[in-house]
Amino acid sequence: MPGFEDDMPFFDEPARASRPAPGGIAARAMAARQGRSATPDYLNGLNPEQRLAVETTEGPVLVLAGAGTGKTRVLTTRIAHILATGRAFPSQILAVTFTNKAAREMKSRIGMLIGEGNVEGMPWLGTFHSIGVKLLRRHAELAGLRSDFTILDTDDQVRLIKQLIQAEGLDDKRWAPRVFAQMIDGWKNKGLGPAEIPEGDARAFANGKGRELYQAYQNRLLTLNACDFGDLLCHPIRIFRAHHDVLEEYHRRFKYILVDEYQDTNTAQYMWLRLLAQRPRQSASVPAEGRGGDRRPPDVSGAPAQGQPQEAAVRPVSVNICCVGDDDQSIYGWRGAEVDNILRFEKDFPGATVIRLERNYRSTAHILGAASHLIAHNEGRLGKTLFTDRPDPEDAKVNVHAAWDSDEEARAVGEAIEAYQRGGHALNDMAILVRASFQMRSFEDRFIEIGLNYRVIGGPRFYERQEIRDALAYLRVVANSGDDLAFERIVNVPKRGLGEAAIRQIHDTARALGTPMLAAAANLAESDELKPKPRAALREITANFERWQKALDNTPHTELAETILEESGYTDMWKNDRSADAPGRLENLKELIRSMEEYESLRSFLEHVALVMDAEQNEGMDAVSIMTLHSAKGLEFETVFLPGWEEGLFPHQRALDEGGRSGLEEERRLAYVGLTRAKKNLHIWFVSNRRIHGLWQSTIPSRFLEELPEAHVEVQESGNSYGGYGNPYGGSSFASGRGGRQNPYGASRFDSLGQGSSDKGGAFSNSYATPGWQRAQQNRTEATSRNWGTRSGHQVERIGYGETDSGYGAGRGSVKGRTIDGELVAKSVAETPSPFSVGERVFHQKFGNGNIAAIEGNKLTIDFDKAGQKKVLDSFVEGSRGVGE
DNA sequence: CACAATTGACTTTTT
DNA sequence: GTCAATTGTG
Repeated sequence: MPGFEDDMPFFDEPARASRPAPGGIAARAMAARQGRSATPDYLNGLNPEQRLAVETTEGPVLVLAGAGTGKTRVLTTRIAHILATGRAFPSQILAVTFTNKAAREMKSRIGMLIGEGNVEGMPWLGTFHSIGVKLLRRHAELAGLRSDFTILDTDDQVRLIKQLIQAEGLDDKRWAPRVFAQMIDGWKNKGLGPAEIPEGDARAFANGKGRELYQAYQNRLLTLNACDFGDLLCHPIRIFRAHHDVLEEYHRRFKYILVDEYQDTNTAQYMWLRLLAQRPRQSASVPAEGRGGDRRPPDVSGAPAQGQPQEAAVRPVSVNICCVGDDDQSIYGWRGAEVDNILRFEKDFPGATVIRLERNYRSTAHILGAASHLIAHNEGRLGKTLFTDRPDPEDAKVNVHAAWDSDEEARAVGEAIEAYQRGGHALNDMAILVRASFQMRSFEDRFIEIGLNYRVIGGPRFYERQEIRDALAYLRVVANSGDDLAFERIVNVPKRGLGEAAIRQIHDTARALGTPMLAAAANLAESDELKPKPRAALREITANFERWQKALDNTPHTELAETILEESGYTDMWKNDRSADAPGRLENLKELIRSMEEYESLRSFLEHVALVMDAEQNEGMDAVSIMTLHSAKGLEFETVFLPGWEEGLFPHQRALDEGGRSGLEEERRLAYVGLTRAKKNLHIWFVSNRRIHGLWQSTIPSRFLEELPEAHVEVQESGNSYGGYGNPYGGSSFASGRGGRQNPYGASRFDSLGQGSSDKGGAFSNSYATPGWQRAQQNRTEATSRNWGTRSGHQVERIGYGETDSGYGAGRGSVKGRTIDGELVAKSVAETPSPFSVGERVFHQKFGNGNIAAIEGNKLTIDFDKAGQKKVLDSFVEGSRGVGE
């Protein structure tokens, strides 16, 4: 990671005042010093507010930057400005973001502003966590760690907790490790250690042993020389508090602090920032302005130990902290973000300058109008109103569409996308933003069917995949033989005949000897405490690790990684795996090796993997993006589709149940984020029926639809422009509801469409299925329909299929029936020998060509060329002869 | 010990 | 409906 080199000296870099500063910057700094005030080109094109935000470098500044108002530009220009005017050296600037993506973006934009070549030491720019790691590596011993500590991800964390719960003799069913991991996360988000958590919280878990368990977990982490994500924030906080000399070191170092997405900070991050940004009077260092107008950075070359000349501090040092955020885009409350941090800024930092950026450069007046009107329904805002000075009468209004069910929704969106495409729009400029990821499937299915390129953003992360985590575990053990969690993960992967018993044995030995598990295993392999088989297996694997570790220093790390995966039998394991995703996994492993090339050593690679591994694939192709509203924050698209605006889904029922009013407001902010992603075209969809947890439920339109202003919205007369299927609801009822009242629409404007939406809770009303109830339901339908199912046999399927293919006018009953038919026919005709054989090439109307991977009765598992692996009934496919390849 | 059958959960997600 | 994780069986 450029700019994050750990060997970069801490304090001597800005020291050589005599050393020529990089060209452009030096020249500008010189100009600034000499009072020449020609506007530097990097300031050109900023509007007055933006310029103020850039040039108000001293003192606390809060920039309230609405969506699309040039927030990132302000941040990056501000950094460039500070550098160009010689106010600070790069290393004296700390810039914090939330995501790696944002960090990368800022880095490259700063690079562009000040010239790549000139970047001699970038600012400390990174996520809270990556900066936390950097701090912690330097001061690990103060937290009871060694500086080569490992970073556990959620998966490791959960497995560890599970062990602890079992060690306590507790039932890990009743006390789910995952739940406890979340509790710990929650505490750490608040900066609370085991001693500080509220009594109630402590009692709520593990028969009141919550606190002990938390403590045990922390102890275990120290033994393992490991940190979880929360610790990356909490340890530095604790170190800062306990060691003032360390904190002062950083006070001297960081002259300017910048924070992106301030509305998303949680309590721990807030404390972390406060510690760095607020300097107690008595320990204040020399204010730069105190040096007689000389704007050069203060000389901080003296090593900390040497000490600064302690001039009596006259006043608190101005905290040059600049936080940029938008309270209306706070959508991470559920994971500990405190909107309050931004609402409170002026109190926290007295004398703060607050700058509002309200001039929007992104969206049309209609979109802004809709978004503003919607968000105005929230209370407790700092209040901003976005405006554009480029209204265009040609702009399209925000479109609201209705669909019968999610399949029709997907179909209609698909057709709209194709229509835009025909109109010359690139797929890359379009996005579908959903509330919950399960909504993605119907779009994916549909797009595969019609051959529309799409990409899913923010799915399961690359490094979270099983094969990647396994491979990494091997590498982790090689790099650090004390990594027990990693060792345990792969001792028996691939299967080596080392089961529960053997692993417990290794555990016990490790504990008895006080060594890591790998060493214990080596020991055990030489003793006769194990049966011959596991013993041989252990001997082999420990010998392997020993050999790999020896090779670590004299083999290129990518090569070593390949060797390890080969020799351990790991790649063979997947090569022998017949399942459809095995080739993909092998491909991923190759990708992993490729990605290692960018790092100079195995160690540095592993460090980055833990924190910053996200693979963006398919970047090259033109494709529609599908993602959740959450992951869309910060992005923009020409055309945006927002499906699923129904009560219960959006706003989500659970947000309402658990968050009450504030939950609703967060959902509304999420809607606001969604609306403001669109530059030109915005289409909102809602459906009357949606399948949740396998059951069809009727739904009513989202209340957010009622909150859109009539003037900027156009309600589409149902999907009549999208193909010839019937309109299942009265299209005219859209128009009918328009009336007076405060809300320009009648309350039931969209309601009237919700055919069969009798039960008020809709899809997500509390009545919905517990797993048991649901299964009972399923059994019942199956039982009742078995009779006519056997009678009609394949006939029924074809009808069912025909309906799927040709029309959505059929009521939901038949849609339901289709599914049931699939089930029941499969069971009733199970004995009939299949006309197909494994490996045969077949054609399916919906999924195209594919090869049969497996046959069970009349159910075929087929690897489709385009659609991947699907299970279908044999009557749906035909031999692919004649259906050209 | 390995595999198949069964059970249960299931909003959002970064690091 | 789908997934993973756990339980029961060979």
